[in-house]
Amino acid sequence: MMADFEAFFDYIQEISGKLLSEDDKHLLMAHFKPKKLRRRQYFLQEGDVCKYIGFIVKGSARTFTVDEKGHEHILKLSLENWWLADFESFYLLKPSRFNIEALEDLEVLQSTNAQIEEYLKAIPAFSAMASIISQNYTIANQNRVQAAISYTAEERYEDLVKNYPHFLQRFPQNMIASYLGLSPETLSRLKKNSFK
Amino acid sequence: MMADFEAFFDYIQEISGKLLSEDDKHLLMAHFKPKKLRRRQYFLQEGDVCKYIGFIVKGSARTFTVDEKGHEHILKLSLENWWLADFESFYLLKPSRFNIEALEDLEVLQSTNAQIEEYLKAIPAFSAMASIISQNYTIANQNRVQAAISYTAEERYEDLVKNYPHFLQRFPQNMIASYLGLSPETLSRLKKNSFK
DNA sequence: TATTTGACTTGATCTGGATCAAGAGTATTT
DNA sequence: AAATACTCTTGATCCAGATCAAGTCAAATA
Repeated sequence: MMADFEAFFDYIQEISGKLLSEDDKHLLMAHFKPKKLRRRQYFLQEGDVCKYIGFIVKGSARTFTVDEKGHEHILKLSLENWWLADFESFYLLKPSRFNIEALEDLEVLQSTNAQIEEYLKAIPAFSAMASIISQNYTIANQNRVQAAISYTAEERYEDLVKNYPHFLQRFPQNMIASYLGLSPETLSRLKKNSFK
Repeated sequence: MMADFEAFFDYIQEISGKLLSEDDKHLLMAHFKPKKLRRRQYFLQEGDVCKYIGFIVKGSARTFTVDEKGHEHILKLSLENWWLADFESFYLLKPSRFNIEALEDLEVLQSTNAQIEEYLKAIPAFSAMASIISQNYTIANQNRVQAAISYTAEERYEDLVKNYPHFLQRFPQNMIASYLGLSPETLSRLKKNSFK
């Protein structure tokens, strides 16, 4: 469990470019709770309020919706050192439209919105990290929207290969397809053709 | 010009829930520069670094890319009290892939990234506003990605009518179509059919 | 006033990617 | 080891939405 926090502390210090004091560390350990989920367990279920934000120490997860035809659509695929939450639900305390499910056995450190607010005030490295994360999020989302709107299936796949090559190792192909807004059949064919 | 700033101050105070002191206001006026653009002028051109972020006092704009076939894709439509920038370029000082063009005569208050950092440190109302804006952005982007990935053309249009009804008054239909990732013909037909 | 330009509509056709269906290979469970 | 369930592939068909083309109307410009 100590090891979990070491990775977390390293992450905060690296992203923020600031050091955590011993007091900071104790404060973080006081209110970030380790939580383990087995493969296929849910971190968040549709209809529930997303009370916790989780920092992924180990494992992977997907955030997805189910439409009225029963089709699943993956909004986000998440790995180590990513944050896990439906932010709309988390910030506004609205019931979530999303499910977040562990794709591999998952270890997270989780905390509440109220507690995060405290950390932002109390720990300079934490709030520096938060603004950088928020920037990165904004950029990544901007790119994802642009890809969705203006790229063809093939371009979206190439974009993924270029920007998130490790996704291909960690996630099954049908999940990648859904993340790209494609049927698994289309992605399969697309890969075959791109070899010529 | 004073009137511009009044609207800006009101906005900051309303969003943040905090008051601006006279000093705060003078500080803001010192480094937010009013800038006017006529219809069709560019706030940002593809290939340039987005050095300024603008707060829209009056008018409207679109953020778009041009693909290799010469087709335009609108990523964002912006109105009064919105912020205008390509954040990837603005934060990372990379040449932008986007164009930002005034759709109506446009008045913005603009500032640089370095100056914004100063404001975040110096003005509590400003930094409170920034975190709320950032939350709203994250939520809006999350929803936009989800709509792009999992909704049909018709559902995306209905979503827009529900969430941004004023867009229909302010933006021509072909711009709305592009924003939704549709051809103008498809949007036209779609509206006709939705009347029965 | 005449002319050009842009916004929108309507029709005909085309196509990228979805859907349906079947089979092969590989994990997982019993 | 057998049974069951996933994952991926390949083929055949289908369809939502794009593209191409033409025409109307209103606004901007000369």
